[in-house]
Amino acid sequence: MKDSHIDLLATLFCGQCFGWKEEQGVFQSVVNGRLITFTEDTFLATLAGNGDLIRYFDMDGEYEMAKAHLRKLDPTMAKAVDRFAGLHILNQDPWEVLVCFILSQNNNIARIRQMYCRLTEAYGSPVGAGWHSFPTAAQMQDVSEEDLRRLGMGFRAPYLLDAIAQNSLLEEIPSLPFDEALHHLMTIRGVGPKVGQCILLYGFHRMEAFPMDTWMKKIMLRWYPTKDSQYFAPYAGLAQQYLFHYARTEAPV
DNA sequence: GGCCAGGCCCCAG
DNA sequence: CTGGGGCATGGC
Repeated sequence: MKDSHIDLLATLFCGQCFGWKEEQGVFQSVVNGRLITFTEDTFLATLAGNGDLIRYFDMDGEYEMAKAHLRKLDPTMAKAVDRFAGLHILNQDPWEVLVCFILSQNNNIARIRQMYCRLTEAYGSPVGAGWHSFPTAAQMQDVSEEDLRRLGMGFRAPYLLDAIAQNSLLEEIPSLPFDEALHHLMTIRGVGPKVGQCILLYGFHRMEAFPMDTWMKKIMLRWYPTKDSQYFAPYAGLAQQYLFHYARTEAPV
């Protein structure tokens, strides 16, 4: 492992994923079909021998090099980096990310988490202790728009249906250049530039991605009025994550 | 009890 | 292509 330091609270609750729970220091979720349970103290032992978890938590990411680069850019970036130095960008299942960020539009994080949970309980597989895996596209193959509306998916229900129908499109993404990959994703209904870049960043680890939500627009206007994502290259995605989390938890934008 | 939420679709200019 | 209204739902 290149980087055994990770800020679990920041990483798991910064809005890049929606399936984790933390109660009294115990973290739980389902990763790659199995229930994972650990505390700050048992985290590294939990990873030992589990290559898929090491990858999921991005423990081999080049964070020291990236952070050194970003810190040098400007004082705002330096502060954001240092405040959340252990923030990792997870390597999540692209399908799960696609669904989550379709759900995210005009929505709040608390409710996205609730909708995520309902999907697992309705269509996922039981994995013990009352937990369910996130449903695969195959497991959702036969759901109807009305099923999804009954689950509280609202106007996003037809978007989810299109994502289910077109899920195999995800397989082509890794081999495509960034812009082509983004436009390919945007052929799915309910996937625009922001959701598409979230999928590329959180599902495919494309560091060029720079999701511009309402928070990031305010941040850019306030601190980087003449800049765009290129300013943070080649770590735009990570910079976005630091700034987003920093603005939401620390500094009034 | 309104307000608003990690936007996108759709339709008018 | 740019701008603005509408959108289901529930936490606050």
